Amino acid sequence: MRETTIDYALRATWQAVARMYNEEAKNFNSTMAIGFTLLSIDPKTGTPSTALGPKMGMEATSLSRILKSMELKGFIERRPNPLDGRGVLIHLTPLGLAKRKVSKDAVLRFNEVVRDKVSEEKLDYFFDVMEIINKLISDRKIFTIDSNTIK
Amino acid sequence: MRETTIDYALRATWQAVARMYNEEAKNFNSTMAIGFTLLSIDPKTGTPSTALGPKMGMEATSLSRILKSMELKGFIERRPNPLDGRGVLIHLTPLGLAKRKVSKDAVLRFNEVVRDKVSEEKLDYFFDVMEIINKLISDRKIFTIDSNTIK
DNA sequence: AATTTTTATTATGCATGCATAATAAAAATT
DNA sequence: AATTTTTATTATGCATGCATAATAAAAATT
Repeated sequence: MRETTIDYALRATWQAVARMYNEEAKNFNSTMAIGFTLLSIDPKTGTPSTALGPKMGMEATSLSRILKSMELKGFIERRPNPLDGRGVLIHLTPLGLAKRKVSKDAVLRFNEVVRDKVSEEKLDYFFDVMEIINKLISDRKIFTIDSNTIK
Repeated sequence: MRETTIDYALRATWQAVARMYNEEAKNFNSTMAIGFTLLSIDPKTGTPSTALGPKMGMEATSLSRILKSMELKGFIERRPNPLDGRGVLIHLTPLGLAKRKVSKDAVLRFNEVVRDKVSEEKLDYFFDVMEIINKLISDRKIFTIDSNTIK
């Protein structure tokens, strides 16, 4: 028997990664969430904010606040979307572009260090398991059936 | 080339799991964080709060607030530790014990559903990768060397 | 024994992820 | 064309994870 669960391992590991990235980001007046958002913005064409949520696996409402703080820091501009009066296009400022490079370096470095220690095969399996869990949840294969009967 | 990174996959998957557990927990006047904490408390002997942080991979300061809300909800009692005047022993109330059972069921169910879809071998690899990442971070093999030179 | 250092805890502020509610614009329906 | 529904966004409140600071007790040092 293993002494840990899938969720527990995921949680602890993700928490450690997040701590690490946040510590790193602090040196650049940034945060992990901002760094990941920067990476999801196309540095050339900008990105409609509608695209960011799905791309990042986040609710649009969570993004709104992060975009606001990024705007305050001068990393992005919110421009009106000429194709949709409700929408917003997110563009990087020159400062934002520089921060994006820093974030990209950090992510590449982390991935490299891990890849150095993990065989390609193991990594494939890791990605498989991640995908399977995601799919089980988004297909609502967990909880939703029982949640009424248990209460 | 894969289109995603290790950190990204971890983040998105963990976020989905967290959303799921929180949604579930809401039915029981609880939260995911509370559920995980309940599972880390020994239902018979209680648990010194010093043990909880390391066990859960969290800072003691993060736990303090969660314990406070658990106490307000009547799930736990904080009793003085007779062996250490600074410390606190966390004991479940009868209500807390009931909530613990619910959390345990939820975790077992989730793990079962995932295990149903993932071979034992894949799962072993998954745990391996989690452990390797954790170790790399706690050994400070990432960032700390470079963080001064890059700034 | 007195002093200094370490440890356990709590309080507080910041960031962020969620949900819910409000608002404005677009799309669909009548 | 007018009305209803849907969609994109923001504001706000709650929970939670962190860091930092404060406090009290224990442990280590002098």
